[in-house]
Amino acid sequence: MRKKVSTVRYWLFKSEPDAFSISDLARTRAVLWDGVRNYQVRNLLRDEIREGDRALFYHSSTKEVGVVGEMAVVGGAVTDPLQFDPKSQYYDPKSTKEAPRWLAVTVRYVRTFPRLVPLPMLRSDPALSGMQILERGNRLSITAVTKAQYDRIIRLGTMKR
DNA sequence: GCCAACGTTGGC
DNA sequence: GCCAACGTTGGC
Repeated sequence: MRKKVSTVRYWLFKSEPDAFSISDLARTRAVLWDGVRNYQVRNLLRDEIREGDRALFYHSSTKEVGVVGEMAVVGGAVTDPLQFDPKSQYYDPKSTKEAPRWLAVTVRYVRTFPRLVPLPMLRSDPALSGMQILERGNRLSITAVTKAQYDRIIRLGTMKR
């Protein structure tokens, strides 16, 4: 029997800290990353993001915008239960249990950086040029990151500067 | 709170 | 299937 080859991939997950911050994540063991309501991102959850992948945690729409830490994907895509909850802001009346529209993966806290890596620092770092989140008009809440970009951001978040 | 940029909806 | 109108995102 042939051993299944599985490559770790790297991602950047955005969240508004007022809704869910890395401190909130740090208080839990693992959490379902729910509320994704964009088809491109849904397709990433369905087709690309796997257990064992790594992800940067990014705080958006807040005073200090930037990458704040690291987490791990510990569970593959499942049906996002919030789409069936009429009281949830993520309720989708057009989704059905027979053909659910929206998915979610489970993530686990890895660490909070000693220093937030601010968006302007990402923009000005030549090693990070071309990163998807920095592209004009990008609005996806999950974007791909190369291993080199990932490692560079870990370094920026942990090195003295 | 402004607004650019993008996504979604629905009439035709 | 086009596209105008509307909604949302997210930096500033």
